[in-house]
Amino acid sequence: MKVLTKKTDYAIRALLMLGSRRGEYVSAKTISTDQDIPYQFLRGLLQEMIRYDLIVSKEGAQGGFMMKKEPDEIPIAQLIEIFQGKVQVSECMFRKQICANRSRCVLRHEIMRIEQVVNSEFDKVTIGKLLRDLEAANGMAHGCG
Amino acid sequence: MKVLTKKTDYAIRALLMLGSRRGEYVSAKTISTDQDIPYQFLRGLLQEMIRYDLIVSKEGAQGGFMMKKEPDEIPIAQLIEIFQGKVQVSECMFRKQICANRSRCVLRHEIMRIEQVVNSEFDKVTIGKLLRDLEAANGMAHGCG
DNA sequence: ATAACTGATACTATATTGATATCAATTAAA
DNA sequence: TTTAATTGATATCAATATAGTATCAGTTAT
Ligand code: FES
Ligand code: FES
Repeated sequence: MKVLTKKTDYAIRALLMLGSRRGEYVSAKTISTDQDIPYQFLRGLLQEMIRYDLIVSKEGAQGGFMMKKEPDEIPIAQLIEIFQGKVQVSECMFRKQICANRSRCVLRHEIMRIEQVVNSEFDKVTIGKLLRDLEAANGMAHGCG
Repeated sequence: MKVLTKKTDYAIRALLMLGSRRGEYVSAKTISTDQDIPYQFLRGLLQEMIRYDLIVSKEGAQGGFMMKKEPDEIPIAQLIEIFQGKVQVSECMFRKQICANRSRCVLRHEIMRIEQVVNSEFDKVTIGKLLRDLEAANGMAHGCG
């Protein structure tokens, strides 16, 4: 069970990079090289994030991408939603056969509760928070792993 | 983002059925028809659950499957693990380039925390609990949805 | 003018998920 | 003892999702 797909993972890393260089335009190429993300794949992700108003772009030479939204206002829950779709447990048979399969309903009830827990956890972790964690880690200047 | 795949979903429903008819052998065909699960697909799931000692089988006419483990001792976290693999966030670049990508580490740290929260939630929900919920729901005998 | 860029989109490859098919072995019961 | 109902074990296929590539037109700093 993979919680984060490459898309979400890359998107987060790209945002962390933009977040640490606010006010300047950073090119897709720079991000791609620095974060080791396939160039064209990254381009697609960046365009998607523009559509969601997370970042802005500038075309042409010396162009690139820049944070638009406040890092603290970007929970990774949103990125998961954008790149992996809303967290859903399993489609309900509701429409097909209303409650013919009651056992399914019970399951569904429990799972929706969990879904909320999961979502609220992912909501707590914002790009801003990660950036601060990052700074702290760099400040301490010791290896990790 | 799909939390439960068909496999897990079907497995849970099959177990709920076996759990509500403990002590008797229920055939794959019966489960398949009753729960609307593709027959051969279900067979595979049942065999897998035998390997994990959740259920036992009896071959031949009047054969079928029966609960082995106590329903309260089967958290759906285990079923998710069996049918969808352990919850993992995203593979760490750790081995490739040790901490060259520190931002990834920070992310990883947060995510592993969430992973624990999620797992502990899924651990709380057992087949036994779902069975009791189910009984209660049936006892109340009113529609749901 | 040109090189460094993004916008937009089409395409390919690989992996995962979901489902089906087949045949041998076992067993209850006619 | 035959037969029908069953599981065991695999092989195969189809559909979908994920990951990655390629191309070309348009924009802009130098
Ligand atoms: S790169 Fe993963 S722990 Fe350092
Ligand atoms: S069948 Fe889904 S709510 Fe009743």
